[in-house]
Amino acid sequence: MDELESAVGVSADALRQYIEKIEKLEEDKAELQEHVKDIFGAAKNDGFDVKIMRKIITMRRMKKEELMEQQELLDLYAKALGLPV
Amino acid sequence: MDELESAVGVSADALRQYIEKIEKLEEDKAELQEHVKDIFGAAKNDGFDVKIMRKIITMRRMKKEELMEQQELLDLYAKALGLPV
Amino acid sequence: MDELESAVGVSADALRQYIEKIEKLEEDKAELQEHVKDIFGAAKNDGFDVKIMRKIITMRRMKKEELMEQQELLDLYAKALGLPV
Amino acid sequence: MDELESAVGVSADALRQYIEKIEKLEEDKAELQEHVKDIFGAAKNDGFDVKIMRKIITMRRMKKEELMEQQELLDLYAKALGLPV
DNA sequence: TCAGATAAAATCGCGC
DNA sequence: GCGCGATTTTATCTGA
Repeated sequence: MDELESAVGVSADALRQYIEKIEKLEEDKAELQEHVKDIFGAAKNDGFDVKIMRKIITMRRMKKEELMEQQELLDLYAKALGLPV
Repeated sequence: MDELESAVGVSADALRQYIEKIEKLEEDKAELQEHVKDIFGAAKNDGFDVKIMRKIITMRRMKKEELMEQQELLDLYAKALGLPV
Repeated sequence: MDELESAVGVSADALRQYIEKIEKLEEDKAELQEHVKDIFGAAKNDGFDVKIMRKIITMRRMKKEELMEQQELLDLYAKALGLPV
Repeated sequence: MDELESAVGVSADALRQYIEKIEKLEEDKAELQEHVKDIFGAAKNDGFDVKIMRKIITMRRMKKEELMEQQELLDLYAKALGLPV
């Protein structure tokens, strides 16, 4: 194999590895999502309203994000004022 | 605590547990997604075209899904014909 | 009517027109969907299995999409290599 | 071609026709959807907020459905009372 | 940083 | 009425 082919081979191999890693992670994500679905199903069986549960989760996430943003803002101010964080 | 309150408490507790489990899984998913992003970044640093990589991944996924659909269709045919699956 | 009101009026009118156009299109879509439903009903009356029909349609659409994806990928490769498309 | 094959052929042909009709309608729906997208794009270019427009359209549709339900209810009452509709 | 594309989540509708 | 599929809406990400 000449140098060019070798280089291409290496390159293709590196690409393949990147792609396979990503595909593996996507599979893992899909598994977790399955699990989420299962839990919603179990909750539904217990009589809970899935739609409402989703609303609650969304609200909690937004609240959390808000808090994080506030904290970042505070940190920014503190830094600008030369205060210890 | 009277019976009603107790019942509500139990119910609320069960709901909380479902929600916390789901939130945990969502966090795990977000972590995996971060990892995916990192890998794309590394690949890009190695000179690969992210857009092309995404397209390749999409195509591979679609091919896989198509095979699964074919299998499901065959199963439906078999079932419709009363054949053992 | 002063200039502001006039401007708002124009704006509101433009918005209304956009919305009405979209609503009209949505109605048309709903009609087509009704028609689709009717055809499935007729096919069922002729003894065909609706579930299988849906699966066939899904598979055919996926095949088509896969071909399109392949073409797009080739275009991306060509572009990356500086080839005329 | 013997009778069975002939019958199957006819059946397959009928199926194909049903499926092609449906696929045609789905394409038409997709076209309309494209048009909807274009209109949203134009509205956006005019400075309107697409997300809000969607909310408005949803609200109007719900209102319309409510009115229709009310009307149906009134018709039902009238019928139950032997009143002319 | 914004538009445009892509992917994910939520909602809706249908057949069983 | 439930599960599955399709559709629609929301969020993320990339390239200009």
